[in-house]
Amino acid sequence: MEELFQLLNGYHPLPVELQVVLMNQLPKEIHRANKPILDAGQVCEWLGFVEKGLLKIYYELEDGTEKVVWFLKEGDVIGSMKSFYKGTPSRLCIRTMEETTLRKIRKPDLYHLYQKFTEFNVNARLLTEEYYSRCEDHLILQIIPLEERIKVLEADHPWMLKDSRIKDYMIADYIGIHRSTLSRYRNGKKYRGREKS
Amino acid sequence: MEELFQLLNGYHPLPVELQVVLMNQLPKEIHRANKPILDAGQVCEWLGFVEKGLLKIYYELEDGTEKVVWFLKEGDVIGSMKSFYKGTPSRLCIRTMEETTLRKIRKPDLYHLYQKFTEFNVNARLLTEEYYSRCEDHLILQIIPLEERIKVLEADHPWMLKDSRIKDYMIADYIGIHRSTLSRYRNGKKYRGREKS
DNA sequence: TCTTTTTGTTGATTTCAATCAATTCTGATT
DNA sequence: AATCAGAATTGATTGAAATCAACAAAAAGA
Repeated sequence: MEELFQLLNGYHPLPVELQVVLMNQLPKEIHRANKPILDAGQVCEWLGFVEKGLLKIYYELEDGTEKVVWFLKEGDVIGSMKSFYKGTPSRLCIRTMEETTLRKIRKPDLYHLYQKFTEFNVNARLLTEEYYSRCEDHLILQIIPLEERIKVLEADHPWMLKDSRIKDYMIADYIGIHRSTLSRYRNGKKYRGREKS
Repeated sequence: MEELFQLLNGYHPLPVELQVVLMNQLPKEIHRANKPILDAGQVCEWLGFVEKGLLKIYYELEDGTEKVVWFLKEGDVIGSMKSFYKGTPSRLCIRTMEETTLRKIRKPDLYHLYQKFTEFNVNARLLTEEYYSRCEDHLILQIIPLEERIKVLEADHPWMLKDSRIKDYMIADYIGIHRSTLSRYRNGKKYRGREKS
């Protein structure tokens, strides 16, 4: 809870009264590792603050394979955003990767807070700007050449590579390449199929 | 100008006083077609409202080729968002594609408005949510199989295909494929290289 | 510790889209 | 209408990454 207040206060001072309300409206949810939190087709009716743990947001392809779009860890805000904003069925799924502690707020509660505490919209605006920036970054990541993606990842998201919280094959997925390709590039093998004499 | 007020009012009522300020602080800028508005490396110090025209936001690769990330037309808000929010150099470029009328607001002016009119943060929050949703959509577009991308484009952005405002080769670029590939898929040719007996 | 499972590496092969190139089509301009 | 430039189509070829497959290494369980 303290971490959430810190996050929000970092953007704009939170009225004490609002802190009290949040304290009561955000019950703690603990989920075991590998638990589905949101399925494709569902409407995302909440936003979550990750107090502890690790989750992935991913897209499920027809053939059952999945494409990871985000990894989110403690300190992050999670949800299927478009679905939440627009009330449309989500095309993204959410699933824990480690045991995770969440603080969820439901849409009507949040909207009520926006109304009651106009200033809270400042926090929300800035938070949304932050996540928009991340989204733009990720879009660019998909565009740049393969080799650069790996470098950018190391530069921008070192935590993903540390402590083996995230397996290599999921990292590969995240940057849109095959596990084997990532391995080859890591080890400077590139592709040698048939070497040019 | 009327269109901008309509956009903002659609999210949350605009105080008249704020309308007056906006009226004075957003001089009209008219740019000819194919004019660079923002180059890579520059910090984006403004947000623009497109009153008329068409622009592209794109990423320039080392080899000089470009990858279009967004097409924006009348009624849209434009800028290199992360650069604007964080004050960092933009990796994206902006360029007009048709003669374009813009209403730009500079960062300090906007921030001043956020401060003076707290309620304006509601408009901004909702606007940011809208653009975040678009960004999420575009991210998903890059992930789904090729053929689906074309369908999604037709379903979600029919205007891009109408009136040949946007050439096919740029559309192809936008969905991350080659012009020839788009043509083949459109005409149901797929790839027949050497047919299996 | 030994077994089992999961993950990572790497060679061989395949595949699908990019590239190259020629041709047609379109639309603008004189 | 004739010319010309840019855009779209389409066949042939190439190529980079996916896939397949075998194995090694690491992690998890017994």
